[in-house]
Amino acid sequence: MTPYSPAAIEPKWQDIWAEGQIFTANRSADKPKYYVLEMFPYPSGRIHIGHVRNYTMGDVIARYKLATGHNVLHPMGWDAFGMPAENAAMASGGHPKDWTYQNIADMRAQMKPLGLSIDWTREFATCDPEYYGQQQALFIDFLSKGLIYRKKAVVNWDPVDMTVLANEQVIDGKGWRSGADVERRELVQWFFKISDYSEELLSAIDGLDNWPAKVKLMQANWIGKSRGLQFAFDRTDGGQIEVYTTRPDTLLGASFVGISPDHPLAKELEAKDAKVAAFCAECRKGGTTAEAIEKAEKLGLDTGLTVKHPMAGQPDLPVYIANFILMDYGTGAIFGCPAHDQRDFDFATKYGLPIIATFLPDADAPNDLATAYVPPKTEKVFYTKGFAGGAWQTGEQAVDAAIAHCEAHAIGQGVTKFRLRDWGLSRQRYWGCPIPIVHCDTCGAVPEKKENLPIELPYDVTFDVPGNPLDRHPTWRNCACPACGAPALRETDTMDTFVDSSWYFARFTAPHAPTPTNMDDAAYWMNVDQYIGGIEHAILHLLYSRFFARAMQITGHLPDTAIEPFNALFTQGMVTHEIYMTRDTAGRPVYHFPQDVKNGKLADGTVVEVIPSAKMSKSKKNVVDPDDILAQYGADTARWFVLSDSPPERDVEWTASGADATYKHLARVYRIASEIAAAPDATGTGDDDLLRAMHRCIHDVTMGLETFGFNAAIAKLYAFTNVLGKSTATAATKRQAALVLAQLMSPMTPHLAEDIWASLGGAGLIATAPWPVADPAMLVSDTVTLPVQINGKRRTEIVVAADASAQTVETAVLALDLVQKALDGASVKKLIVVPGRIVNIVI
RNA sequence: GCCGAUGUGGCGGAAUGGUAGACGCAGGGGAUUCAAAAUCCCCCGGUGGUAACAUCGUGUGGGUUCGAGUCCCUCCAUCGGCACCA
Repeated sequence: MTPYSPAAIEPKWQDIWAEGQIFTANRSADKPKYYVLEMFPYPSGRIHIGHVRNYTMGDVIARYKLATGHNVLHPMGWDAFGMPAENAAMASGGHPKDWTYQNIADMRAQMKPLGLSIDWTREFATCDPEYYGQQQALFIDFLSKGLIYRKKAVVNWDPVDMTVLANEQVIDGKGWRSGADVERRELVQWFFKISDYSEELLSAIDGLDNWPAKVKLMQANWIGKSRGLQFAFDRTDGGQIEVYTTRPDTLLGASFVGISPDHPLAKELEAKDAKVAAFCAECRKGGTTAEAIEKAEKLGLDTGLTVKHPMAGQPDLPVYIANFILMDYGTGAIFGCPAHDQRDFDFATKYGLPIIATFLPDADAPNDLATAYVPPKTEKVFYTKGFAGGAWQTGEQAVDAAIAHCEAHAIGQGVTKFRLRDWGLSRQRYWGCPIPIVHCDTCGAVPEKKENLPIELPYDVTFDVPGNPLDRHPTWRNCACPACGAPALRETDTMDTFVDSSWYFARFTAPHAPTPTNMDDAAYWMNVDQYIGGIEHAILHLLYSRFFARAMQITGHLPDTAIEPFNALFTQGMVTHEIYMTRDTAGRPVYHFPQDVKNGKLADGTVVEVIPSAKMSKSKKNVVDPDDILAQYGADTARWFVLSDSPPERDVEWTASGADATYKHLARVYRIASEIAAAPDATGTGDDDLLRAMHRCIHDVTMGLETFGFNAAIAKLYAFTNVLGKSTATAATKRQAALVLAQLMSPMTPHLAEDIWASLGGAGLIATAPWPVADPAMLVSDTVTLPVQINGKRRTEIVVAADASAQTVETAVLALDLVQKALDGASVKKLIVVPGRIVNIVI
């Protein structure tokens, strides 16, 4: 008997699968299609164990669906544009393209030994001109349908490096390379009109039945629908300031008007007042993220202007420029009600503005607030300065009443606004999809002709100076205007990499089509039946993809059945690991790789401090290299381990002892199967028990795979293996059970399963063998053991016929000595018999 | 602060409102062996008891129910996510 040797069997079966092309997807009318997709990786250069878990989950689904008679599409590609390639080029002098394609080759070489059932014929990288050329075609089509437009928007500007910075390149408000204070600067940029679809993207969330509720909630909050009042304050010196508020019921508590430093009025004042200009410049320091703006100290400047309160008899209000007001949301101007908004309260306290409550918890509550009073809008409060509706009403009712009042008195209009902003896609970087636009002195910004696509990135660029190499390329920009033919200049901005990942799932249905998609293929394969990835993509990637599917439908690139591209979404947890730490002589932490720690000690005997399991990170050195794991244990062990122990949506802790135990278990299965294969035909006992356990296992594992209960399915397989290992059944029955065990394991441990299948004489490949079906008759037994409770506490159990009537069970239970003793002559108040489940006697 | 999730043995976790702790890890005992590795068998929530068994036990305190880890409410803790969003 040969021992279990993954190094021998895994490559062997991978070669056989590849030769048989069994994972190559072709359209077929005979079978239902099933499209399973894992979020494609960024080619950083090394796969990590988190990738292994992600792809293994997808692979289990793909293999299970293949075995259950589906025509499966399971592709893989590379999200290959992005900053790390440019950073690497800057750091080491290489080229982003070479770096990226080398990384792809390395990672593909790491992934192939995992034995994933991927159709590699569909592989592409988003940096392939064939892919991004079609993306440029999409851009042109979107532009023609008004789905893309240009406007000014702020970017992070590094004044020393003279370059645009991404948010992640801004560290504590400073440029990551130069260390200079980052400024906000306006550039003209391209935008997707995703905000036109706010209502649609929000309401369609309801139909996403197989998405995690958490993700749906996060998307809904991100889109952020609100109802409020829009109206204009009249300036006492003429002109108006338009404001939007979600709390019009607090209008009588207004004590100032605030405008954004980017508000047109602020810019007007800036031009003629040095003090305002200096203040606005101060406000523009720091990054563009909401977080950076939030963390900045709240600053205000009294403009000296005043506005009239729209309600009669109210005092005029001062106008402040304030750094916490965003030009992007609402109208870029607010009225401040310090009594009912903590931020306004802080501002009013700082600048000595009045604090006027409009409602209180009850009629005789004190009216001097020490902090803003902000109850939930659903709470009923007492309005001391209400102007619509009753004195006692909820915030919601008061808001509705206030809007109705203001509309009736021509003060303003009720409007619905969304938090969702348009998606800026311009990036001032080299390693991305060029925006196919030509700038002509006479014709303006003109889309490139489709026959000129792809507009390829030039290879001859350098990264020795900051900024976008496309800007300083000697010839690449020069071209003819697509409209008039005159000499013109190409746009040098490239697209946000989220664009690349917003339609790759559609491209997989026809990866080499001469158009973005092939409608026949898209109609056949879309939607993605099961999408699997990390929770970190819950908002942006998934929302952008939902928008793209709609835009592609409008431009004729997807059927209207595909506007929600992901039928089911699963967000898997991370793989974590303990952290091993010692301290150097200065007391600073020093981290150690898991392979350098044995029994809590380093090789030199130093005891390490063990920090509880956390997300793997290179700096904490709590990482395991999939290459090492595969070399030590093989792919099947890695696959089995990352699925066992923890539910897939939760984090799983990688432990060396767990991996050892997994390997031992697989070796045991292999040994048991080998013994069965080698055993002569012989009679035995307990066939029925083994077959019943087998059918029970088929049922349980199938249920587990259907519901992402991988860890539970694996537990059932352990239990069945124990039964099989101890069984004394006839050789033929054991053989049958071992074949089924191999099948049930095959989605998780495909190589081991194939090998067992072959040694036991299974027909063909296990990968394509039909999934076993549990016989319902074998799932029920003749007798059943019922727990007997007295007053809800389990006291004993009783064995009765499975089909015994409630009456029979009652009689049997009441006859029990223990029950009679407990009764002690008293009468039974109530007797509950749940057939097949439990008996409860209430005394 | 708001929103969301989670809380079960030494550990990871299991449990359509129906015997809490499946399965695995760690631990203990035994078999096999000259010995070890590997393998196999048994035990393994707390307390009391030789045992049978009793009793307590799913973050806290209540509630619904014949019956609650599961449903409802309060609080606590941990972990995520988010916002100067007007």
